[in-house]
Amino acid sequence: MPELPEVETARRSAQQYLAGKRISAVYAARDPIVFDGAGPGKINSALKHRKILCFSRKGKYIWMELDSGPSVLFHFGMTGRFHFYTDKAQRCRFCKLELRTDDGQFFAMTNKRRLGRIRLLDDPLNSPPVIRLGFDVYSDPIDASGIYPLLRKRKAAIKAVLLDQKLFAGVGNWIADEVLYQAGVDPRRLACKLSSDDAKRICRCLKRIVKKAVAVSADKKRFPKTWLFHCRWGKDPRARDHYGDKIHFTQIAGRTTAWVPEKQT
DNA sequence: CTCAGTGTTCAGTG
DNA sequence: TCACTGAACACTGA
Repeated sequence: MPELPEVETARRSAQQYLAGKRISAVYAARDPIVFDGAGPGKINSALKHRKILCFSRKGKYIWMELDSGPSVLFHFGMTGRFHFYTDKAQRCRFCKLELRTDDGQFFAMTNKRRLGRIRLLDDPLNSPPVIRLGFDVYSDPIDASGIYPLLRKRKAAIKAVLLDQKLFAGVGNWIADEVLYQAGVDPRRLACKLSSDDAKRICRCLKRIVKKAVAVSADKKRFPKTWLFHCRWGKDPRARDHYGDKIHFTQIAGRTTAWVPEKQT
């Protein structure tokens, strides 16, 4: 579920379903990992009877603002999701937090692999971890004149730098690969060695890819046919891109990296 | 049974 | 202190 387009899509759904409603009941799982130490009681009393104002986002974090008390900060990890339903029987075994609103609807955050987090924070935007994030690659203006000097300072592979949330908040593994594929840049190249023209193409592709993915509500089937995205899964040694060029798989910054040497130099 | 995985953090290194 | 790397985290599904 978890790169910016999917997170933004989840935020919009939550905003649409929940803004302005009052919380009538709360279920919080006993899960000290996902709740970062907080027990169900604390979550319950912070949420019950509160009115939901809005859902905000920066990078891959979403927070729910209430009419009083702390906000609820969500991070999906690799497997977090939001669900909306009208029948309490739909609560699943991976449900971490479920809210019932005054109109009888349910909202839940699930997290299969427990790498997600839910925390109460008074001012998420101005506290860690959100305050440590760099540009939001969807909402903040990005251009090469701002990015190029930052890349010049980084000695790591450009793929690793694209994944750095302190710089490019919201970029995840497939977006980083897609950007470098479309920009024609070898993912192993050191950021400090890129030309300003490379930086321009990277910025342009990054904006275009994120904008498009959000515009189609992160629905993978609606991503353009030409994107590497459709061909990069499974590490199949015979994998080829839309145009028939061979896809190579390598490990950069500890992450599987798919790229096409034919097009990326 | 083994292992990769759309993410983040932290220990260790230089 | 900074920048960077790799392992750990947790657990499903291939």
